[in-house]
Amino acid sequence: MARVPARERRRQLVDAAFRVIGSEGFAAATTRRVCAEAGAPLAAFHYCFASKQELLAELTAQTMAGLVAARADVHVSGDVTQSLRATLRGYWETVEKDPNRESVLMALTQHALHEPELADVAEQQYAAYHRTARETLEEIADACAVRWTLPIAQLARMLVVVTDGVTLAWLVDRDSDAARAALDAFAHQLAGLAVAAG
Amino acid sequence: MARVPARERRRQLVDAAFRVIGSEGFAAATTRRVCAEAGAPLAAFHYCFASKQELLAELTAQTMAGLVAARADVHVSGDVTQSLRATLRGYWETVEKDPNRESVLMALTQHALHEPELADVAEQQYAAYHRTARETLEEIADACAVRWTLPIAQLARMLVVVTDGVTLAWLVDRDSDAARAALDAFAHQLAGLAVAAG
DNA sequence: GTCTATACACGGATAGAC
DNA sequence: GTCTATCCGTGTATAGAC
Repeated sequence: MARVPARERRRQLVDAAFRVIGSEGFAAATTRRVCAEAGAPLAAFHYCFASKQELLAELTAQTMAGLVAARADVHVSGDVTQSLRATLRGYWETVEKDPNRESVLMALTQHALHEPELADVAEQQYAAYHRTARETLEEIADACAVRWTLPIAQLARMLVVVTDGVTLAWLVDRDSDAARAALDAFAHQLAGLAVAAG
Repeated sequence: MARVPARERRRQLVDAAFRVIGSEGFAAATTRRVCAEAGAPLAAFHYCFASKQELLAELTAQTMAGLVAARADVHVSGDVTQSLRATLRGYWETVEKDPNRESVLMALTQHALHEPELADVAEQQYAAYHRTARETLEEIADACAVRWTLPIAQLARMLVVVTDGVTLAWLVDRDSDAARAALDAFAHQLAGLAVAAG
């Protein structure tokens, strides 16, 4: 085995864990399996991480960051409906481009719900989603000169609910057309909650 | 240990697995842990089930049946908005009454996505949700003398997306008020897709 | 500082006693 | 027909060689 600096090993192991969970599920992500995927010796694992949980926490943070970035990418174009639609479609492209990111995050979230050590990681994850959704809605309202007729926090949650719900359904049946149709419909629906700014 | 007939043991074990997964997560549901929870000797497990997967399949089917029943409970009352709202609220009451049902199903679904043996169980689960949602929408349209302005399949998916999304968000932050507010808002939104029947 | 070899507990599953 | 005792693979983690 090539001797590799620990800093680089950490990265390799996190990436490997991502691939294993994405393709074979959470249960398959044992230390042995992850090391094999990374091309690293088994002992490298506990040399780089104090425990398996430490790797999972880092993986969660990193994967979540990617998702938040994707959801923060606002596409403003013309009116509110168009902007919401373009933004949701932009997000959806990132999902189809790398479906594993969603799959892995669902698995990690599910796991975190029952691990006190990781529970706050999951909550921070959701707080970040809501913050991002809120900013997206504010940005669109600003650009289109409208205001929202429901509390922004409530709308933000609706946006998160829709993206998560559509993603979850898609992970099960992989019906991309249905997913896009649902997103478009919701974009149209949400746009109905905006009125010209006074 | 009391000598118990196999038929009854099966039931006990499935119930025990449900409780263990609900309170401690999927990973905690080992054969030993489940047997302990059920007050059964270890060997009872493989006497009643050919494998752990067989128990998981039965647990999935059973838990899913409970959820489908809850979602199939339509509350018609006055206009479309009220009916949708009452139906979603009725569903939500069952969630809050037994949160573990949702938690367990999410875990099982997640697991099934990477187990070929159980994959079709997950798909059937979702197919059942869509069928139920469709029937709910048809029933409401019928009772309120309206028709839907989007394909019923698309609306059914939207209903599933909303219920799943709201549930998932709630499992993470347990914000019941936000969940109800989101459901009410979506009920109102969806009602806007109905017009008087011609 | 990094890897080879090993410890030890726990997982699912079973053989055979009652 | 039901349970006790055990098998053997795999899991995380580590001790010690290089």
